[in-house]
Amino acid sequence: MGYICDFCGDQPSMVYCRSDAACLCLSCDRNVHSANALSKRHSRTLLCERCNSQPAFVRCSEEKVSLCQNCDWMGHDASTSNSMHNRQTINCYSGCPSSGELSSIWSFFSQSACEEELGLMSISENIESNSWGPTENTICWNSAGVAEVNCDLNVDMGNGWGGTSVPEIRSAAQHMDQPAGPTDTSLTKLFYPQTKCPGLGEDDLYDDFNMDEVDLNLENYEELFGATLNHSEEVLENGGIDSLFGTKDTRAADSNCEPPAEGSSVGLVNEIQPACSNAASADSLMSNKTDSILCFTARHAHSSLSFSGLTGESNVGDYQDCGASSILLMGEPPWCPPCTESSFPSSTRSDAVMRYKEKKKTRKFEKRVRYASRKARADVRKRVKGRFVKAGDAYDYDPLNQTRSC
DNA sequence: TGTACGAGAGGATCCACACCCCGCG
DNA sequence: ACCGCGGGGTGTGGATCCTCTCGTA
Repeated sequence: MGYICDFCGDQPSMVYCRSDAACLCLSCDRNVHSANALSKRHSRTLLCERCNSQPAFVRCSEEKVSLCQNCDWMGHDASTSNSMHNRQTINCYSGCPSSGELSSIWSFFSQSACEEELGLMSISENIESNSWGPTENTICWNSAGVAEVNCDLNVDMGNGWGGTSVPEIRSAAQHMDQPAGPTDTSLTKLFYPQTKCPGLGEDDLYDDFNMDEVDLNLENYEELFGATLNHSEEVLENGGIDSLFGTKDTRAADSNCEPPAEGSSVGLVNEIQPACSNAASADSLMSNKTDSILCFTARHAHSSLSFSGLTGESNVGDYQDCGASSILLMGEPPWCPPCTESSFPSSTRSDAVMRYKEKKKTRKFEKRVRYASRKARADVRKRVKGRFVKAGDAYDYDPLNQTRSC
């Protein structure tokens, strides 16, 4: 990875795709990620302009550079004058956004620059990928807090899980009384968690929101929320799963969760930075549940400060690279109808807990199979007590026949 | 209240070998 | 610069073992 696009090897790389672990120019990014529905789901972000190897997560207004967590931490150390630099979080995106949408996602990113980059695409590519043309693009905020462009699942929205459809489109910023990522109202089809992403049916909503994802990052949610409860007398009744639901109690609990030192949000960023930085790269974050928990905690604390209104700089996309669902940073998750604590029936809550536990029980940890051919071989390989045996040796388990030779 | 024990959950490990990757000629 | 070859390392799933947590006596 480096300065040149990993795909074309020609143009300078601009964005980083974690799923592909690749640095791509905008043209190739668009090209590669329009290939199929799965690739469209890859979340990408700008490439750190300092190390050119890690996804950027903040934009330094003073230096006009995009920085990854490590470079930001190194360059804006609290001990230096740079620590006061005004920094803006960089949002991830998925799908195939147009130049205008990219500039909306990244306000500092001029549309002309995007167009210039995207203009490198061939005409045929443009035709081929016409489906994600600007007129059809939609942007959804998925569970990872990623701006998801052009959700092309044409499934009836149906009734959202656990609530009614929200008739109006509210921005996260409105909801949180603070800037929250791309709040450009020019995006006429901008969907936030409070709203339903078109194409998500009940199950889709439930599954796609993905309790699993939350759980992947919050391996022991009871412990986590238990700790929250210990810190907050206000959430004695509803702290646990309600924290997950992100009702106002969450904020009350959040504000009590590892209260950061008073100061600007930048200071707080620095305060919490070690949690993320120590987790090394974002990739390691993604693969390290423990680190993700740390990172989530940091983000959670950060969001609590945002709610307190101490700063208007931070937004929902903060630290989204850490992998924890930013829904937890939002006031309300997409599946939760707007309601107050008191109006949230305890039975519904317990039902939610039950569903969560049930799903957790049946969940398989997502394991990415890198080589299908190897999996295919492993699937048919004979075993003895679960261990592979040499070809021709006696076996006690044959996946093909479900038989035992001895 | 503190201790001991059992049950259950979940992570780590092992195995063979096709194949990926990289260095070398 | 390109191609082919060879060798080392990797990844794959099920069973089992081990550790840890939780509930109960």
